[in-house]
Formats: sequence, C-alpha cells, structure tokens
Amino acid sequence: MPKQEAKALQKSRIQHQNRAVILAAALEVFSAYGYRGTTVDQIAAKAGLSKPNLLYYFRRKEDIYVAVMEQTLDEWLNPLRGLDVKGDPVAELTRYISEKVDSSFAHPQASRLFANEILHGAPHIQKFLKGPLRALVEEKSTVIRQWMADGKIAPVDAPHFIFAIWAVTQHYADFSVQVAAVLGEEPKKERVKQAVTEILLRGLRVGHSAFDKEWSSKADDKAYRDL
Amino acid sequence: MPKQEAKALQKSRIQHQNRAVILAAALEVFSAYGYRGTTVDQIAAKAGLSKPNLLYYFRRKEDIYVAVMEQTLDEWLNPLRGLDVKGDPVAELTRYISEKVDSSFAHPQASRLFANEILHGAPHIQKFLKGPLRALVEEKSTVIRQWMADGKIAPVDAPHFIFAIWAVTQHYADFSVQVAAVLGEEPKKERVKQAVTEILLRGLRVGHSAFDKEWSSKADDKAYRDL
DNA sequence: TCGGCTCTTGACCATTTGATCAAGAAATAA
DNA sequence: TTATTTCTTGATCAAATGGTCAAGAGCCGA
Repeated sequence: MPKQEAKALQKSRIQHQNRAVILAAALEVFSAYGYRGTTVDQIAAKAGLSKPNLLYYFRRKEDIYVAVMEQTLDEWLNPLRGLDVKGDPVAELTRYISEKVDSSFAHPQASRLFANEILHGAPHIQKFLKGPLRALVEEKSTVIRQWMADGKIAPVDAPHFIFAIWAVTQHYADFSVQVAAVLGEEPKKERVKQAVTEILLRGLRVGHSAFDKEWSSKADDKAYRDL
Repeated sequence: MPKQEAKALQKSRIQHQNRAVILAAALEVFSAYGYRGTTVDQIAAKAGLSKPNLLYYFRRKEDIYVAVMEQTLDEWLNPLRGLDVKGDPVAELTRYISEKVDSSFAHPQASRLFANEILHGAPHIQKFLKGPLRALVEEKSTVIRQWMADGKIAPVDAPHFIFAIWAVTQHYADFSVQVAAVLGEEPKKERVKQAVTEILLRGLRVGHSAFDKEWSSKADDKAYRDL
C-alpha cells in the first residue's frame, strides 16, 4: 500500500533533526579516532542520546560511518567543478586553492575523515574514487591542458598538478597538529592562502628567462602529451 | 650487581631477531589498520608468533606501537638534514624532493603510520614535533632565507615551502589508493619525481618577466621577514 | 651432562563493545 | 479522548580483545 511506502520514506521532524545531530557528532568522533577507534557510545554521548536510541536511527555503526562519509564527499568535490576553461588560468586556480584552504580551516574534521578513509585503503569509497572523482579529474585535466596549448600557462603534468593542490591545501587540515607544533602557533589562514598560492602557481608563468631552457629540456612536451 | 644489569641490557640473538620480526609485522598492520584497528593477534600472526610469545617481547600493545614509531621518525627526518646552504638551491631541493619521493615509494607504510599518528592528534610524538622537528625546520628555513637574500631563488615563505614539499611528496604514499584510482594505474616513480620537482621548484626561478611585478606586489618582503 | 636461564604456549580472565529486545513514554492522527 | 505509530531506554548478550599465568620446551655455559 502507498501508505506504508510513504511512511518508510518520509522522515518526521524529529527523525530529520536527530539524524543531523547524530551525523554531526559522528563526524567529530570518527575524524578524531578513526572507525575502529570510535565507539557507538562515544557518538551517542556526544549526540546526547542513549546508545539503543542511536541505533534506532542507524541500525549499525557502519551505517553511521557511511552516512557521514557520503555527506562529506560532495562538499569535498564541489570546488573543483567550478574550474572554468573560459576563465583566466591564474584567477581560476587561485580561486580553487582559496576555496580548498578555506575548507581546510573551516571543516578540518571532514578533511581528516576523508584522509583517514583513504589512508586505510578507502574500503568504503572505491566507487567514488574510480567513478566520479576520476571522471572529474580527467575533465579538469583537459582544461589545464587547454590552457597550456593556448600558451596561457607553462607546461605541467595536469593530474599531478591537481594532486599537488589537494596535498598542499589539505595538509593544513590533516596535519594541523604538526603545522602548529613546528610553527609554534596556529597558522593564519590568509597567510597560508598567500604562501600556498605563490608556491603552486608562480611556476605557471609563461614569461621567459635564461632558466626556461634548462627546465624545458627536462620537461619536454612528450612527458605531458598523454596525461 | 653488574651481572643482572648486563643481562637486562644485552639482547640475545633470538631477542634481536624476534624483535625485528615483530616490528616489521607491526609496521605493516598498524599502518594498514591504525592503532585501535590493529589487534595483537594480527601482529602475532603476521610475525609468526603466538600472542603470549609476542607479549613476552613487548609487554603491552602500546609498547610495540611506540617502538615502531620511534624507528620510523629518524628515517623520516634524515633527508632534510642534508639540505646544505653552501650548495646550489635548485640542486639541493631537487635532491631533497627526490629522496622524499623515493621514500614514499619504498616505504609507504612508514609514511602512512606517521600520517595516521598526526591525523589523530599525534598523541605519542608531541615531543618530537615540538622539539627536534621544529628545530630542524627552523634551521633549514634560515638556509632557504639565505638563498633568497643572496638572490639565488625567488622569495618564498620558507616553512610553508617545506610543508608543501612534505605534503606533495608524502601524498604519493598516504593517498596512493586515491592516486591509483584517479590515474587508472600505479604512478611511475620517475614521472612523479619529475612532475613534483617542476611544480614545486619552477616558481623559484629568479629570471624576470612581466609577471614578476604582479607577484611581488602580493608577496612583498615583509611577509617573509619573520618566518 | 647438567643446572639454570630464556623462550614458548594453551588455558584463562576481565573488560570493552556492537547489537538486540521487550516494555514503557511520547507524539500523532482519528 | 482514544488508538496507533513513533520514539526511548534499562537490561542483557555474544564476540572480540588486551593481557596474565603456570607449566613445559629449548638453549647454553660450566
């Protein structure tokens, strides 16, 4: 009967609210202690619910984890979607880097959850990596190659350049403890943004000097053609 | 009595050997599953020992973890020590990047163990981060600043540049699953080395073109003076 | 060879933890 | 109000897990 189906799908206000509370609590705990290091009791305590009550909303611990992970993947991927071939390369990449740094400072737990998942073999998100993520990276690599072909930026290995942006920006979320310990203080976001942008983008200048010959000899076109 | 002291310190051949076997097994398992995700039984099985036998060599699970971690820290730090102010900047940094990439391909488990530890707040290596690591980064930052002062490289935020090298090179160990999934194949070490070196070092050229004015306006000397 | 020390293990224990269930409380629709 | 559905929880369970222990096996120097 349609009545039952509707009941199974529609979520009451309290369902909606408690699920959100649980997912927020779970993100904190999972990102801090990892999947195995997290107990259902911890999540329940942080969410202000009893353990059986929590398991009323999510039948298994793994279901909570998967739900949190799915919620994270979209916002992780979105900034890259905006990279526009019609825009100015430096402006486009600057914006992307800026958004990734913002994300690392605003949602470090989400970044750490994602990092932890991949670090341990990505058992839950293989399909995401080999599907949507791979497709998007390939698409945006062609954008970068187009910029190269138009002579707007220096030649660079496109997917590895994207990896570099991910690595450097997410470093400030995933390794924040190390960064703070080494610097002796919490890094300032704007400063990080400026430093990272310069480090990653300054090499893309197409202006020429005596150095260019040396570099181009090591980085001939052949190396970038098929990636 | 000296007799007992000697006994407590000297390790028999079988002690030495079994400890090594245990540490090798523990590195594999800890790096794959994390601290909480690893069971003593797993380590024992991989080492080919019974659980009580393993706990004869290391009384507690945490002792094994600490031993593996200590073993890892030295080799993690060593390549940076070689950065020589008297050498050519690009050559020195190229060598450092090369060694870090080699390390990521040769010992990905060690990198992942380290990454996992920091990701979860570095509970066991706070002293290492705030002590030897911080000191070394400060020392090598002055080396980089000296190169800048001598006009050998373009201005760059020294510690953040070191972070960038770490982030990008270790990415190929810590996120190898993601890299392989996105590329559709295992990355080739030499290609990674070339791509990473160009991305990170090409921006250090001191040759000048029309772009330099734009960059220098955003990155005036003040920003780098006190770091 | 022999006595003592090192090494190994099966059995066992206490705790933690993911998950269940029945029964009651609260909300909601009639 | 009343009936029905949704939500909540104390009690409980089975499995997993870190760690102990006593007893036996093996090694090694005198």
